[in-house]
Amino acid sequence: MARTLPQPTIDSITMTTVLAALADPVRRSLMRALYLNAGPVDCAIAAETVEVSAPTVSHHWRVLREAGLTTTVVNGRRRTISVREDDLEIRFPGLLKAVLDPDDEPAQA
Amino acid sequence: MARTLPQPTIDSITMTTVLAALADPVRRSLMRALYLNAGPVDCAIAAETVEVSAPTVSHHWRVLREAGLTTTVVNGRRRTISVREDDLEIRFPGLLKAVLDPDDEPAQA
DNA sequence: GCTATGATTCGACGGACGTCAAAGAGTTAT
DNA sequence: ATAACTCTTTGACGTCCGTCGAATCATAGC
Repeated sequence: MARTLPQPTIDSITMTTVLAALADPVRRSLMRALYLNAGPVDCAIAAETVEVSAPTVSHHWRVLREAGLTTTVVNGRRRTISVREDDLEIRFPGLLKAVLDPDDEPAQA
Repeated sequence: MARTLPQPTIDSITMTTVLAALADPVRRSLMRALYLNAGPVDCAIAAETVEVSAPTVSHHWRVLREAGLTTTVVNGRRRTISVREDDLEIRFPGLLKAVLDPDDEPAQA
């Protein structure tokens, strides 16, 4: 009843894909919305922190998941998303903290 | 006699630009060639570690410098490049280490 | 001056990216 | 069933990126 969407194994997570995913300010914004909360976050709630259309958000969730940064669990017609914090700490120690802790630049127009 | 090419101030270094710069495997390879050596490295020597044409390397040096990752010093017709390690540690603590320390993925074909 | 050398700039090409509106797929509720 | 709801997929559009060959610039040395 609660499917987990396919995601890369720890070993197949690459630095290139992770950095490319995190290089986008919208995706970093989404990641922070998850990172601050420990545990799964309702997909729609995290999406509120960002000012793009629903299809675009959906696209970004997919990029993050396929990069190995998040886990998506489908529960009925809602989905909850969480950061793969432990996996990432194993694969690339300190990276998530170094990227998400600093204050971001003001969203460039 | 030894000009230093223009580069962003510490405060104007943005996470987006830094991550975008580091997301490219060739640029990460160049960065490692500098990062392992403490101190300035001859531009041509660092470029040997990478398999792209000279114009492309030059392009990557510029991207790295404009992102605030490196300092380029022109000395006659040679240039030496170094990582702005201290500046980056102030701006984004732990980031450089987290990105450059791990073994990279095998250069994807 | 003239030539050789080290590196950049210009112009072009193919491919990837971020974005959205419209349509679709799956789920809950009436 | 039928409607409402949540999210995704498709297709398109404009933009940016990585790459190279050819041309250019700047310095060193003869």
